[in-house]
Amino acid sequence: MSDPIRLTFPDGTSRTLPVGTTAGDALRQWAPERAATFLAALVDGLPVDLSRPLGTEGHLAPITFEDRAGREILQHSAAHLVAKAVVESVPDARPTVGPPTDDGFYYDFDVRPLIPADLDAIRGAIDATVRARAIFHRREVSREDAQKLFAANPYKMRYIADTPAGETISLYDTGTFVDLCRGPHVPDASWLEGVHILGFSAITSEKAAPDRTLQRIRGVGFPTKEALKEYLKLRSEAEARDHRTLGQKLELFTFFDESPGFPAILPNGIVVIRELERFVREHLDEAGYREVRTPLLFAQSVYETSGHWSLYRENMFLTTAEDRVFGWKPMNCPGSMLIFRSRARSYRELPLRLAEFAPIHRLEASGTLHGLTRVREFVQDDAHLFVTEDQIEAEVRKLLDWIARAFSTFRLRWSYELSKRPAQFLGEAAVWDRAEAILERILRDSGIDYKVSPGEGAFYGPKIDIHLRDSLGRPWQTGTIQLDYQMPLRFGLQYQGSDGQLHTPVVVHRTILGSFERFLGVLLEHTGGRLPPWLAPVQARILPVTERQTEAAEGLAAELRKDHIRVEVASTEESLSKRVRTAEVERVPYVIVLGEKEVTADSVALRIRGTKETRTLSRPELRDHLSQRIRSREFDP
RNA sequence: GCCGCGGUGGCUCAGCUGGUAGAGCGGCUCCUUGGUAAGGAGCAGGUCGAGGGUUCAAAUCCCUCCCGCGGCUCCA
Repeated sequence: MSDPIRLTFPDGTSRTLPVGTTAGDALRQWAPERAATFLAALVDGLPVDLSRPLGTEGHLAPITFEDRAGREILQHSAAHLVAKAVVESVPDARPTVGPPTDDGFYYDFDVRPLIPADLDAIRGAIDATVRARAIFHRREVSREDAQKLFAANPYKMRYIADTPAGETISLYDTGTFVDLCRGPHVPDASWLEGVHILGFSAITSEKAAPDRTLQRIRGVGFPTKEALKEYLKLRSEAEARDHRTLGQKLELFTFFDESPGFPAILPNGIVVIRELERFVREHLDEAGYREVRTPLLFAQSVYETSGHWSLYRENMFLTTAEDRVFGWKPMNCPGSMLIFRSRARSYRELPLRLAEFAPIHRLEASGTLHGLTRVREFVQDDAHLFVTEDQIEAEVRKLLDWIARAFSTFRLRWSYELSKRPAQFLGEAAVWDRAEAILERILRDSGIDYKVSPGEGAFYGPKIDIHLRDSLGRPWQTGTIQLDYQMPLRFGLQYQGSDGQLHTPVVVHRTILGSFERFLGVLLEHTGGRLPPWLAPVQARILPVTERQTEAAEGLAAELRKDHIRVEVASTEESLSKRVRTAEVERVPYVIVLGEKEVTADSVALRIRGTKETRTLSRPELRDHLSQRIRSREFDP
């Protein structure tokens, strides 16, 4: 037995143990009752396998599935399991990389295109490995040995070559399968009972394989079958909230095969969009915006000026008339630029805020279309702010405030992303740097948590993007604030300053909700179709118990309509229960039952969406309650 | 656009080792006037995405195209 070492644990206690004790053994002695939840260890902050022998004194802490690091370790181990299964069940499969992701993992293979039958075989192989409780065994090898071992796999060879000279190269054996890996891993495959393959698809990876498509298998991993079951249940519930399904059920919108990507908004959908527009316009009026409408089509020369012709043309619908090429506008900015330029401008007019809700068209790649969240024709709550350099900051701050207030109204959770200069950009890098610095400073000063995305900016300027997630967690960009020094210059925009000189304004392109279509899609998933009363196509439905109350119901409906409440009277042809059920299925926020009792007492029985109880109210109480909830845009009925 | 998968009455789906279509919901009609998530009966409705091919025979097998779905790439 070697000399003892002293280990300190997270609770501040310490123990003296022989050198060579594994991290797992040390942690088990420290907290035996919780040992079953430990899947790896942190030694002085670095993650290691439980089987790693400890050599020096230091801090030792457990990693469990509850920790982010633990989840990643388990997902990554699950990826190894999949790779082992693929190598065993699909001929000539060469594993490339298999990292954990935010909500699971994937592993990419250079292999023939997979078919569903392959997945059955792969699942079988996974089960066998789990049942065998295969150990994840780490060993360290020399660069030469690693190269010898992976000589047939150019991808692994590249990773070996990319490993810095001084760094240890480690391998993990799982049964007979060997993978190049830094680790750590879960101790053995019994941890991977809850591994589930979600699907496979071809991917193009510029980095790994520029000349061919790889096959990606995606999955999720949980430490137990029960946890996986719970996840799959949540996932199927999320699928039921798919806005495409809800849009059809609730008759909000539809698509025609003859117009792929061009939504047709049905009467119910128009009601919602009109309310959203009203919501935005109320703010525009308060915040000093002027609304404009510019042409849908512009001649090619306009796009040459704006830069779209060289950098955005492949996304544009083009048409020819009178021997001239016209483009359907993919953005509203060129029109706003032309309006600004249409007469001489004074600094006294700035900030000039021009809003525009016009349909725009983008030729999105066919494979990317997705219900309302990715379409080829849509309307943004768009605006262009023509400002002086000094006014930028105040305007951007106001926008950030408004975004937070607007999204809170919908009880949405959102995130910020600062997108910087793309590979293809207009203007000079130095101007970009300055614009990026301004946005970054405002974000930081506002205490906003944001992610930086290099290369994701618009071709004319950097931007702050707002992202929402759909029911399956896929992110969608909605609001955006873009700082543009280029287009004003290219369009030759000028205003006369107080100094009598001509100056070029800066333009802030911005949307709040983004596009009404995408916003509606995300909102439907967020609410499961239970839109807040102010947005609901039908806000209240009156159910006369028998035909004898129909007249009274019509009278009440007429009263409510005076308060601009969208109300219907249901026919008595169906049973009351059936009509209550239908109203619930159609997500009607307020159901008002009117029977003999209520008519006699001049009252109503109100049933609120999502609840089973009813409340008896007088008619004036009902009117007040409904108008108040709706007018104040309460989220819940 | 790329890879894989799919397309059967308005909707959800069965039929698909070839023998030329079926259910539930919805719709319509009739009966029932019912107190808070489906009252009962009957009827109508489909050139099985489109075109071509194989076959005595195609929803079913093959090819092309269109549309959709999941990923990839890309963006409100």
